[in-house]
Amino acid sequence: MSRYNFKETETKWQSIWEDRQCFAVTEDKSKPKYYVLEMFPYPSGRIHMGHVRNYTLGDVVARYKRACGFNVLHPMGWDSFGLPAENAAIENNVHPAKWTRENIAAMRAQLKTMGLSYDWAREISTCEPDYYRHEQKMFLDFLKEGLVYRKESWVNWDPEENTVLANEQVIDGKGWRSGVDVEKRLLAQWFLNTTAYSEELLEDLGPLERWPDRVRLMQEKWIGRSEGAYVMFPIEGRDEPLEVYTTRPDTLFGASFCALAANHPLAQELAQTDDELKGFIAECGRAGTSEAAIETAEKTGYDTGLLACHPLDASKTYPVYVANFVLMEYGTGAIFGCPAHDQRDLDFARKYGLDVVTVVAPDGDQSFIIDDEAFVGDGVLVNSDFLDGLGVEEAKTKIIQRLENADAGKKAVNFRLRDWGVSRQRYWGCPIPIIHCKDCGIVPVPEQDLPVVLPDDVELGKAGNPLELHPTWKDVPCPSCGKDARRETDTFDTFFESSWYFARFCSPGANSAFTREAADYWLPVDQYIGGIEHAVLHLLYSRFFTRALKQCGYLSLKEPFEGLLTQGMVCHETYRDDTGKWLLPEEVGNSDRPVTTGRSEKMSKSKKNVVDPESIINSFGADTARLFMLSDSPPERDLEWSDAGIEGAWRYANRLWRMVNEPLVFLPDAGTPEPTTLGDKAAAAYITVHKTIAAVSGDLDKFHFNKVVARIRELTNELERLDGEGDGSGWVYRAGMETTVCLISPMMPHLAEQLWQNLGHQALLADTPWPQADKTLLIEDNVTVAVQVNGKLRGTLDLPKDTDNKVAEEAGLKIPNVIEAIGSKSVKKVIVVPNRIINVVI
RNA sequence: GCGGGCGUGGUGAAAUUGGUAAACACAAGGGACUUAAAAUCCCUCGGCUUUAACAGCCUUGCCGGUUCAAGUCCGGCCGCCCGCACCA
Repeated sequence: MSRYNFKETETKWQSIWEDRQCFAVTEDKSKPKYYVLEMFPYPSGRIHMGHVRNYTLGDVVARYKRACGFNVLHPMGWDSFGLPAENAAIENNVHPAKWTRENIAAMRAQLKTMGLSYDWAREISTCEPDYYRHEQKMFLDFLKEGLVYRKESWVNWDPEENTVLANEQVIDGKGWRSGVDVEKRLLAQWFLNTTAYSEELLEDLGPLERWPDRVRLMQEKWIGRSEGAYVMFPIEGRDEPLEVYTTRPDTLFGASFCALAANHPLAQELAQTDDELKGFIAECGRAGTSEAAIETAEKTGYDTGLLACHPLDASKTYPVYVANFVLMEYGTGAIFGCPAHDQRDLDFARKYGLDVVTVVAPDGDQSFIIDDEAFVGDGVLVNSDFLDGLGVEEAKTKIIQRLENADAGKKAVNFRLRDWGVSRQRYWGCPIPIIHCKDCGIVPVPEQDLPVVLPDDVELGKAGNPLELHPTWKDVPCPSCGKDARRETDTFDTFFESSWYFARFCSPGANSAFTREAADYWLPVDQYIGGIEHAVLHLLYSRFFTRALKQCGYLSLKEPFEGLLTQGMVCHETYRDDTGKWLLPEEVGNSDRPVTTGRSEKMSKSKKNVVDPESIINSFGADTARLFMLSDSPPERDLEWSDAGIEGAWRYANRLWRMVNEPLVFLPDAGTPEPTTLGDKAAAAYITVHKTIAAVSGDLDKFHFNKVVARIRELTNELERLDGEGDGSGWVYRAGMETTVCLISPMMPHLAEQLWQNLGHQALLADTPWPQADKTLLIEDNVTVAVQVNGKLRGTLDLPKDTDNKVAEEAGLKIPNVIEAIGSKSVKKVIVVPNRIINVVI
């Protein structure tokens, strides 16, 4: 009994595919195109299991579509700007560029051992000027189109390091390195006008039929279209009224306070003369700028002493608070609180002893009282003057009318979506191509001066923005007046690079961002595959970016990704010893201390619950690793790593190897004609072969890879049971094994290629068309019908397909078990679902 | 906190989308082969009842509802996961 030598086989076929340029593609108009793309990796240094899963999924799709006759574009590149390179630079005293490029080289070598069908000639790396120069031009074109503007916004400021911190770098309100309290600070930054496309980004989710519903729903909620009203509350002793946005103008008579965001201009102004308020606002800044931090903090407020008047009844006044849960970015940064009908407002009112006035009651019940739960349901207006007796929707319409007549408000559609702040005070990113001149103001870098190249000689780890600290880089003459001017020292958010890379892959060597011809041929991406964690931000930015490029004449499409598959995470149990130290899975057996096993979580370096793909590929081969990634869990669900599972996949690889090379039945030569008659078992197996082709093809189309593997295993189980002689078993076995090898090839390409050769084929399996099921063999003559009594299974019937309902019913009623279950009761009715079920109701 | 998702045997899961729950695997137990081990092959494998069965009852996180029929649809709860705009 021999064993499959994966080491030799895998390197052999990898080099043959490469030598023959099997996966290099050009725009061939004679074939249908198919663009399959996996989310490109950040070059962290080594591939992890999440990558292996992602790229295996993509490779199965690419190889399958290729076999089906598509001209398949399947590229790979590197999302190579980002924070980790700067952290590595500080910790290990290595230049970010060197660190990044070395990581890319190491990861490329690792990916190549996986046998992925990439067109490597199209490889791109976003940190190279040849890539980022194009997005500098795009930015300038966006600027011309009015899609870019500059405004002040709040950042996390580390006063010790003199730097802006990412949300990730703020831990419990403190800087992750300095440990000092983080402050909020206003900074002038560049913004992309994503909200110009709010309505379109929302509406165009509908036609994205090959996107998961949950992703479309998340994007819909993120964009957050709401209909409501702007309402003006006059403030006693001030000329300017306070403008608030509300989605519940109908509850205006239930207002009991107004609240401002801590960074609302009015709050800022009051703080100038109110030290206590200043302290409160500073306290609000402690938690950091992330929405999660703001919303989970305990709700607190500060009474400014101002009084706001009801817009339609100046005799009613409400205290004006500054509150930590009001967001400046949403609406106007100010709200009116109606405690009876908003839980957050109710909690706030109870805490500060404010009125709770019910203005919407179920069925208009006057005695309806709010306790500690706000009533947010539909009902009838009460205690609301001219709105009394109206339903919520009618009341909204009516009050908006009154507000508009009184010039105290207006109907409004509002979006939760905010404009995209793209400025980052970091070194390892794409320089923003702008020059600041004292006289001319903001001056774009002239096109002929692009790219603005990142300087190599920077000092990292010093307090401040590295490009600003560079002694000479920022000093340039103004392109407009020639006087001394200063470069923009911020760089782009790294989402900028990943918002258009899919287009660059169409023509990666082009002098422009991409050639129109290549983009028109290849785009949109037919199937995009990546982690669910990108469901909102990356995908939304890319959708916006594509529209912006279209507006600037770069492209003629709006949606970049026609199909989307979001994969789950790869998880593993966690282990720690009695000192609390995390242990690697392989350290568990050798630990001198008692080890406790924690629940399974996403593989992460910090918890050490990782399995290194390289060691798996070295021990079992890429095909085994790939098979395991696809076998048990459906792609969108989390995958539990198990050593036993990988062993099982390895045993199956060897089983296939033996089934071809050491068959237990006589294997006729390739091309032997079909015998005129087949024995029963052989004939049944032959039908299974064709059913499997049909089922596997259908499941591949739907990305049900775990089911694909199960179907193929069922086929091989049946083929292994063929043992007859002279009944055509050998011929069926050969047909079955050839089919099996073809069907498994997208998943285990090296082994399949080798077995294909061993079965006597000259041509590469990679160039062999996908097998087609013989439809005449798929037709079922008989069906098994379940017979139930009152919904409980009492027996089954084998009937000819499409048996008449009456005939089926009579047959069902004759089953002894059915008769017994009916007993002395009378049959009320019988439900017959043809070819499925007979249910006797008694 | 808000938004979205998920929950089925010891484990990963399948169930033609409302119609025979547990396919295919993993683990476990038993057996064959072997001097022995590995590998391989065969059998058993959701729970309970019964001497036994091609017998009955129960079972898809929990509670309730709709239906001839619910893992699937609806309502409420519990648990876990992802995202929350400067991680990528």
